[in-house]
Amino acid sequence: MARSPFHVASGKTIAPAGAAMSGPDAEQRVVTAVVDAILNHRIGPGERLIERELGKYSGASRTAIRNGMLKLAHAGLVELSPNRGATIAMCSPDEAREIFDARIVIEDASLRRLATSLTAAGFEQLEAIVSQESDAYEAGEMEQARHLSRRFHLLFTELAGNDVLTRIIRDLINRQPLLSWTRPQPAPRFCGNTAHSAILAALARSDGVEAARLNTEHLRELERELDADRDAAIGDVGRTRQEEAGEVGTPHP
Amino acid sequence: MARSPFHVASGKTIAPAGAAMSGPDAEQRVVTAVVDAILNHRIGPGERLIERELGKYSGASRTAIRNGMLKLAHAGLVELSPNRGATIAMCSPDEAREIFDARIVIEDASLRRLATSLTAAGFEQLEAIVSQESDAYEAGEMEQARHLSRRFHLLFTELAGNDVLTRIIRDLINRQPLLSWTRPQPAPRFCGNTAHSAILAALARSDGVEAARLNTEHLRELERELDADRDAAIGDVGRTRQEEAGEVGTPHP
DNA sequence: ATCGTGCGTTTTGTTGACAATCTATATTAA
DNA sequence: TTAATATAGATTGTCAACAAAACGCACGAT
Repeated sequence: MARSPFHVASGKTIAPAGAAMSGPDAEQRVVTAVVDAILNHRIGPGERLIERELGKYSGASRTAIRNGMLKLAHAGLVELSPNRGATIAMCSPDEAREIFDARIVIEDASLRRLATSLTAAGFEQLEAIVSQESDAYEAGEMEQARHLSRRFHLLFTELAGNDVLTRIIRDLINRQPLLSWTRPQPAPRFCGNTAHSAILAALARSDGVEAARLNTEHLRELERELDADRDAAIGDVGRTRQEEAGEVGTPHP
Repeated sequence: MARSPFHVASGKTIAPAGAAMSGPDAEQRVVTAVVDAILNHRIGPGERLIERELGKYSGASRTAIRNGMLKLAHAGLVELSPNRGATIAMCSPDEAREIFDARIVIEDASLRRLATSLTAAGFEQLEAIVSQESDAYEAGEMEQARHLSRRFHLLFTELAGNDVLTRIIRDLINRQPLLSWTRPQPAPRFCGNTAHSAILAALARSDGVEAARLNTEHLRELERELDADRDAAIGDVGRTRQEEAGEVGTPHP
């Protein structure tokens, strides 16, 4: 490919050419770069990840890259085949459904628990996200809107207070872009922001059951759109590149 | 360590001395050996895993061992500290509670779903496990009983048909031995087999809600026993000091 | 035109050695 | 004796080169 998909929003590649940094730092940078590229649809299911290419654009050594691939494989984002290296994971329709079901199970529990323990500070954080998300959506900044949408789901799980489940949800959310077959949704209905404010309103009323119900419906709707997309688009492959400053991997900025 | 904890039930070490095998095969063998050693309490929280020792007893190369450690770290079974290598993970009381809560959330969903989809073949598999578990328990074969108990929880999750959740549950179940502080429970009440047959009976009646309720109660009981064990162990060895410190990530000065 | 075959190139997997870091012991001073 | 320090040993992290395998492509046969 002529232009590397591994660049951040600022436009420059992940690491300034020259010094090849090492250690867990470089490994994390590789992971972040790949996750970011996936989340912004710069790379898609089935594409190969060549170690040398990754090294060229991230400045990481091969061992760091290899460790990063291992981490990504465990998170379900890439597949490792013996002697054939790493490719972006391809989700079958079955697996896609399983991922949605898993999210529903865990997010349901999180919302029901959160309804009885949500602090004012937590509520304000959620409110801020929804507000920013609405702004971004209306301004047509789809990447930012998608980022904030993911952040909303991650944040309310985080606020529920179970780090084990939070980590699981983070991985599942990161796999979302791998479920769609039409690469760059033209004007994606992604996470309708009205759904998020409705969930937030239910939380404000401490109605965890309703919040969970709304979220389930919300995710099911997303799943249906995905299915429709897949059924509709069979042969057409257009590719557009978009940029987003995204948070990924271990930290949640 | 005078005697290696890395041997299987048959008594001999993992790999016959001599040929140092390589590839994913060796890596998987290392992972299996460590998991097995953890599950059977041959090694416990905080113990160091020396690469050379692992290599000596598994016949795996250092890279294979290193990859295995990475995989185990992702599964939450070992902790990797820079320049200090791998140690068996230590779970704080908080994390232990989170793991139990996570299991309850996922297993609840699995049982409720399974109640409406359980086939005759699936039921027979569960029945066989419970039966064998009862036999092993009465015969005093605690190791086998524990194995079958874990297998029961894993199997009904598996039968629920969601591979994503199944993999998560498998990792959580494997972490169970790391939650206890008193190393080798003398006559562990582990998973009382009566609880398992009660769950199975509820499934037979297609009463998913009751099955889930029983399972939740079952896990909570297990958690209580663990807490009691820990509280009783306070005052024994210096090991209890770590609990007060709380911080899991950075227990070093 | 299509399919199979052989070869050169590219990419991955593995090994071993080297450097950096940590741990434990011995030593010295208060 | 105790505490701090220096030193030796052990352990991990990193890298570059080598070997093995897969991929792409030209070539030839059907």
